[in-house]
Amino acid sequence: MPSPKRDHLVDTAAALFQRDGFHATGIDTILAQAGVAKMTLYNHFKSKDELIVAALEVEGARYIAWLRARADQAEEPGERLLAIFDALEEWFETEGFNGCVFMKAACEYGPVNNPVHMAAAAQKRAVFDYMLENATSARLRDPRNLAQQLLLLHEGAIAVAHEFGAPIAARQAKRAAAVVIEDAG
Amino acid sequence: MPSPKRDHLVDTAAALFQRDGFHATGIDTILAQAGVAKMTLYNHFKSKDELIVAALEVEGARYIAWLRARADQAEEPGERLLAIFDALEEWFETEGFNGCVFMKAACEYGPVNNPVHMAAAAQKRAVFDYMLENATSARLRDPRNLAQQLLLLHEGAIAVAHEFGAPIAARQAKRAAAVVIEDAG
DNA sequence: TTCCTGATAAACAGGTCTGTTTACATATAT
DNA sequence: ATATATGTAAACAGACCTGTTTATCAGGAA
Repeated sequence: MPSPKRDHLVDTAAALFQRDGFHATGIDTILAQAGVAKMTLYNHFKSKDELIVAALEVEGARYIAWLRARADQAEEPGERLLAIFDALEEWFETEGFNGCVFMKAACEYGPVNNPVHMAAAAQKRAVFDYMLENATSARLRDPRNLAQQLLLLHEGAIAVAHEFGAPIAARQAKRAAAVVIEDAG
Repeated sequence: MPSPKRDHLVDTAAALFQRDGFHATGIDTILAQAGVAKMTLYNHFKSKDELIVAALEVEGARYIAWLRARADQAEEPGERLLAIFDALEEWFETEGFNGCVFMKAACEYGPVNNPVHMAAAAQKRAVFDYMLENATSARLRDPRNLAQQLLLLHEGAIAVAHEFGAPIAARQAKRAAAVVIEDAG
């Protein structure tokens, strides 16, 4: 059932999970921050894990929309593939960049059949789909393989940028992406 | 102070952190598994976080030693750079592969100035150093930049392999690595 | 012997966590 | 006006968490 309280709860949860991680963020903290009663949470969700999944779905949609908005400014699909990494750089440069909530979810909920892990993987698959879409439009060789390699660079850039606090990882990923795209041209 | 009990405790902790993550692994679980008394832990370490750092250091040394052992089988430094990704594939294929404990550490302890995060980053830097070493020996153009790009592929392969349960990520990373190495040749 | 070190066992303290229960409030739609 | 749905407040249960305290034990060295 949709509800403004529910939406606000999910948004607040997504922000706190993003910042502090999942195990480290207690329900009471989320409720206090959102200004929502505990029973409201448990009326809308069976458990904390269900709230986490909902937060990942909302945040996943938001990320993809943001990525498309940035990358689609480029006209040519080949250019869009590169523009993805410009968007990443912008993200890494933002004050308080703290890593990727989906990667954190996959890490904290290791088993691949865990619902939280699967929700995180679904978001990464959406990124892959966007890459495949453009690799195909650009009529590049073996677009599936290319998209997979670009996804590796996407994930690698996020991981390295966070591990070392090094936003420059985005630029290096872009350079590597240019090379593998050229190789498929 | 070194001690067999201490070593066993650290080894046990490393294995459990690797499997279940850090917040999800309680001290009591580690102690029960190791067959060690709680006071022994707190005689050797001030806190759980200190144990985590020690476990990451030990596991980090083990990973680098394993990686070198695999990759150094290749004669040419250029071949070694590629052999890294064969080693990754071997790792991803092992039963019960569950992601990278250092990536998990960086994710669970987000702030880059957190001691646990820093211990994880130190291990990644050691991987970078090994790549730089070989990129330099191979007399490739801009070895520093190349090593950073290879590290991106290394991290990306680990992330994707875990997120999707897809060991094939190693092969794709190797192909991308071959292209960027060729480009620097 | 006596002393010291390292380890053990078990209880305990004080927090925090998820999730439940219960009683009450508000608003809308029939 | 009244039933239904939605939300609130606060206490509670029960588990789990890190870390401390206390008493005890075994072995080697002075």
